This record gives sequence, structure tokens and C-alpha cells, in this order.
Amino acid sequence: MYSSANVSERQAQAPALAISTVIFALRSDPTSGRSEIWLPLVRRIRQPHLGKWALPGGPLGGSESLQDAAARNLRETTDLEPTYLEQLYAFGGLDRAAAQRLVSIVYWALVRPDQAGLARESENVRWFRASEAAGLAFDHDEIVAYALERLRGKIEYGSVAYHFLGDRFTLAQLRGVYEAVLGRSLDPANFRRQFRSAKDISATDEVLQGGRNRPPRLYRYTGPVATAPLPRPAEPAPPPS
Amino acid sequence: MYSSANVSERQAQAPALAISTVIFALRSDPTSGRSEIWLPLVRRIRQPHLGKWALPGGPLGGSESLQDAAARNLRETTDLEPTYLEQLYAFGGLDRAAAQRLVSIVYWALVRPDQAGLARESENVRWFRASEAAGLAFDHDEIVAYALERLRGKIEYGSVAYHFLGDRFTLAQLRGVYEAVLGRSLDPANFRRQFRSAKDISATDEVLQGGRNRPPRLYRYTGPVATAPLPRPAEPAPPPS
DNA sequence: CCAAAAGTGTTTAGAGTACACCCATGC
DNA sequence: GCATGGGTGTACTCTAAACACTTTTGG
Repeated sequence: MYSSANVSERQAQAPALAISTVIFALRSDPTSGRSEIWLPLVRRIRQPHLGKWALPGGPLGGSESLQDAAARNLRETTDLEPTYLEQLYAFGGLDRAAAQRLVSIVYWALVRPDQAGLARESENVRWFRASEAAGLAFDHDEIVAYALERLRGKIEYGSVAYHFLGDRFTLAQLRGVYEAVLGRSLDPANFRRQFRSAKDISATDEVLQGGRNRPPRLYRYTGPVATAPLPRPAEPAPPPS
Repeated sequence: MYSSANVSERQAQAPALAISTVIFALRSDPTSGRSEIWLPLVRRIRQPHLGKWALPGGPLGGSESLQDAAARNLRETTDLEPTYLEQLYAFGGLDRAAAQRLVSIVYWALVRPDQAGLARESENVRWFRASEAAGLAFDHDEIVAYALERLRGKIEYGSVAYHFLGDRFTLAQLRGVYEAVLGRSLDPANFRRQFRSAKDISATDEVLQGGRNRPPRLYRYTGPVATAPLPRPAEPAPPPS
């Protein structure tokens, strides 16, 4: 199949190939009102790591692209459609799984948590705060940490933040997304200036009623819908191996 | 092996898994003296795409990590050690290869072209200017384009530029790297200022003799040696699918 | 001396930051 | 009125860019 000289030497035991997905959504803390990052995990129902929580995943179907497999995977565990989906990294260390050699191609996704999706919890599927997702099966702790790193990196450059939100949002909500992802609070005045002049966002003539303060204006994201991505690069950083 | 419900349904024909590597080096044009990006390609010696040029690659060995496989692959075709090696992307489209489903995990590397390495050309291994590497086998045109995009993105942020150069270099040589990668000329005065204050580079007390102008000072890279990478992220951008 | 690259200085424009201040709403 | 977040203005700092200028070498 390939070009280099020795093709058939080293493929005694072909490694298994699987797809996993790190799915992020925002939920606001009922007391503080601040947004927090959550992700769904799946309980393992067989060895190894039986009973531990793990990233949703499964084998790659024979007639689906890598991205399709990740999207399917996402629908199967959350019943939600991704608003953003991007490849994270291919993990192939020798020590990842005990029995057989396993290569996992991991995607990360953003979803808008509506009633249906977040309600879909069960004995074996549960949402966790990203900050509390520890002790996962395999090397999934590191994968989640790396996905968060990528999310942080990408929110500062690209336009992923909008994919956490609905089609109308206030600048305060958008700022909440940034604050949740970056883990620090941002100056409202400066944030406003930066994003009012951002070209892939535009003001509507509506305001959000019902708050107990001055009703804020609603904005709309008008940039590209990057469910299947295509934006500009910068680099990933290989994760903790 | 994995957690989601239906494990054994879709894995009728397991996809083949291969590693490929995009290897970049700089060579200076003998007439203009400007640096240019080159990469080695391998001629295919079997169907499909027999006779076309392709990225060096091959199957993943059963007892090597993904990165080790890429490094081996690189040594086998160029006899050089990588000064930088990083995962690029996992390509798994359905239309990539005719016969069997193929998933390729692609790495990109930088090397310092010494006599040995660049001389290692043969009937089936040849170096090409990156700008002239077109009409390659499979989807390798797009992979090379994406690797160049990543290189450009990463040179502006990270510290990959030094990995094209030897351990002593002038600021003009370093600027040549940037100009070759970014494809535009840079102001020597401003370039100097930026990089003299960069913290992972330090001046030596030597100068480069033998030019026909004022002898320039030599500098040394003192930052982390990222052959096996670990730096900070920002994001990749999924390539043209 | 002359050409050419090495290296320095100065000016300007823009982006990010800090923070004082006014506006509109619910209570 | 008053508390609170929405929204505006302004001053300051830092960096990149543009570009004039001096220095040091080989020929």
C-alpha cells in the first residue's frame, strides 16, 4: 500500500483503531451564576478498568470518515448535535491499554446543552464538571487535560466561543464563555470593545428582557459554521505522553 | 475494549493503519542565495499510483510508538536525525486509497541537511522544492500543503525555526528561515531587535568570518530541544478534507 | 573610495489594559 | 432613590512597523 521499502515486516499484530470524543458544554452554576465547563463520560462495562468513567468512544466503522465516527459517537451518548467538531490528536503509546495495542484518534466537540441533551443521563452516562473529571480509565485524564488546553488555545484565536451559545447572545454571556474557558475574569468594558469590532459578530435590534438590570443588546454570530472545520492553523502541542 | 454500547457491530473490515512523514529542510538557492524549503519524496514501486512520488511512510510496527515509527521512517529515507518531530494529523477519508480503507497518521519533521542526508538520493528517493511538489500519489498534495500551513503557523509562535539551523547561526540566517517559510521578506533591523531580546537565543562571542561584508555575530539557541515535542498549544486547523 | 551587509536610533500607529464615569432598569 | 449590570470615554503602556542613519568589512 505504501511506498517505503519494507512493507510487510512489522505488521505482525495489527493495532486496533478506535475513535473517542471529548465533548464540552457550558452549564451555569445555579448559585454563583458563573459558567462552568462540563463533559459527559461513560462508565466502562467490561475489563479493563471496569466501572471507571471514560470518554465516549468505539471502533471506527468501515464506511464512515473519522469525523463521522466522532459525530455518531457524540450523538449516541448525548443525543446532541455538535456545533463544533475537530480532531484533537492520535494517541498510540504502547502503554495505553493492557491487552492489545490500541491507537485512538480523539476528537473534541462543543455542544449547546438543551433540555434533551443534558437530561440524558443514565446509570452509565453522566455529565461531570471538567475540573472534577479525574481518575478516568486508560490515559483519559491526560486526554481531557490536553483537550482543555486546546480549547483554551483556540478560543483566544479562533471563533469557537460562539459554538457554546445559541444564535442570539449578549456580550456578557459571551464573556462568560471566555471567563469559564480561560479561568479568569475579564474587564467588561474592554471585552465589549474588542468584540463589537470583531467582524464575525453583529448586533441585532433586539434586547434581552427579563433581567433585573438594564436589558442588554443581543448579538448574532455571522462567521463560518465550523461543524466540519476548515479554519486557519497555528499548531497543536503534543500532549503529555 | 471501549465503553460505548455497540462495540462489535461495525468492525467488519478493520481499516489499515500507516504512518507517513513530511520532512522539511532548507537549501539555499545557489544563484539568489535565498533559502528555500525542500522535502524528500519516495517513488511508488507498486500499485496504486505506481511511479508517482509520495510521502515516505509505511505500516506501524507492533512495538513502537507512533512517533518512533515516524522517526524510523525518516531515518530510513534520509539517513538524517530529526531536529523536530510533531504529529500533523490523522487522515482517514473513505476516498484516500482505492482498494482497502486506509488511515494514515502523518507526522512532520525538520532536519538539518548535511552532506550525507541530502546526497542520499536514488532512483526512488529524491528531494523536491516544496513549491514544486505537485501531482503526488493519493491525497499527498493536500497533506504537504497542510504541513506547510502548520509550519508557517508554528514558526510565528513557537521556536521551530532554530531546528532548521546548526547550533551556531547568524541573525541573517535565522531571518532567511523566516523569509523562506513565510514567503515574504522581513525588515532586518526590526527582525534583529525582536530576536536579540528573545529569551531562548543568546549571543556568542564569535563572528562568522569569510563573507565579503562586515562579519556578523553568531548566536546560539538555548531553548528546549523539542525533538520529542511538548511545547504549548494553540490549535491545528483541520486540513482540506 | 565604494558597495553591501551589520547594526543602531527614532518615529509612528495600533492593540491591550486599567479605570473613571454615565445610562437604564427592577425593586 | 439605590443597587446592579450595560455601556462609553480616556489615558497609558507595549509592540510592531517604517525608515533614516552609522559601522565594518572585502575589493
